[in-house]
Amino acid sequence: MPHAVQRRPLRADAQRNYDRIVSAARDVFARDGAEAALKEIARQAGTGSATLHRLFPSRRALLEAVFHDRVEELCAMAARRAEESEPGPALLAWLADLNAYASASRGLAASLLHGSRDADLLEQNEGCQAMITDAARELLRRAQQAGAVRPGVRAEDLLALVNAISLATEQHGDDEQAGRLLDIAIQGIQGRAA
Amino acid sequence: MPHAVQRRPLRADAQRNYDRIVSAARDVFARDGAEAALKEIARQAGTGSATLHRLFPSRRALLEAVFHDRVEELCAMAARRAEESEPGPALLAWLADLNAYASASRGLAASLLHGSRDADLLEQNEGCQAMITDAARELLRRAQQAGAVRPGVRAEDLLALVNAISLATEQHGDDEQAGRLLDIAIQGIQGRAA
DNA sequence: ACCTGAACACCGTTCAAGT
DNA sequence: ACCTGAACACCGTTCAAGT
Repeated sequence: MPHAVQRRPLRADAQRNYDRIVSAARDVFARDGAEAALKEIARQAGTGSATLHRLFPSRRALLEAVFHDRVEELCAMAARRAEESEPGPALLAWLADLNAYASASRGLAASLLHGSRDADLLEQNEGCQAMITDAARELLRRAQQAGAVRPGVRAEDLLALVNAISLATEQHGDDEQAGRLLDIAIQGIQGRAA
Repeated sequence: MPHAVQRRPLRADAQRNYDRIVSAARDVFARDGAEAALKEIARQAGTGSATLHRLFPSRRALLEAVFHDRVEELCAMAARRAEESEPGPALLAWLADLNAYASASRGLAASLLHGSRDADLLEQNEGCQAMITDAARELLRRAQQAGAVRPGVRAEDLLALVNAISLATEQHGDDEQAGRLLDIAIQGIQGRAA
């Protein structure tokens, strides 16, 4: 668990608020999207808005907390794909997993998987984004070694592409198109002789 | 000019406000991005905020007005590329044009080029988006006929991809990555034997 | 016809006051 | 230690009142 976040335990009531907020955030994000009102989340959680801001210093921190479990699943899935299939197919299958997840969550996880570089968010990079990038890097390394994916492609590129596709098709709401775009991306990373 | 918008002329003072708002919007969008505050634009234009909302019923309408000239340039560029080069290279060159424009405007035009399906925006579809889609469709048709691009790819996919890449790398702010992603997309649309 | 600015219902964030 | 809700400075949008 190289990326588990070290945190001293919260006082009992703080922990209760933490859980309530994450639970409310799950619902409200699902209903209103990633730009949902934080005040609404605090309201739904029955907590003061300042409590939310203390426990989660940024919108991103809250999103990380909400999607942490699913990101772990995706990492576990990466390991399983690597065991079950040859390097090339393993990567492609996992990209499909990633895309399914991204479009199922209506692009919610997009900002997580790809991430930004806002100054105050640098420390958060040890969270979901690092986990998923590591998983992608390992699958990609094997696929490139096997010649199934052309060199020059980076793990960050793969995440950015899936992220980009789900961002762009989210507003548009066209799942078929998302499929075609992923197809194009997959064709694009494969070696000429694949 | 199949897509020119028919509008009866505005009264002199209304036209003056219209121009001032577009000019202010150009500056403020460039400074603050596509989510800039409309009230700030009205302020900068020296007009009441209600005037802005009457003249431009949606944020998108204002963006269309601001970027209309550049979109026309892109369409003209498409015609020139088609004249100057063979079908395959013409399309690829134009995609590079499109990408250069998108990243130069820091993803500002993204929502324009790709568009959404919000109910109240349907009539706007006769604007920039339709112009650019027509231009892309013609270049793509020729490239596909020449076998340079595999069938199944649609004009909307190309716009969505460039849009997606510029959206995703805008937050990230990484131009090198944008280049790699466009490369992947271009590889992805080409026929196997290209 | 067109314009204005106050009014309304919201935000995100912070801070004094409480327990 | 932790929580709360009012306070602050903003939004987008609308509407009465003006010219």
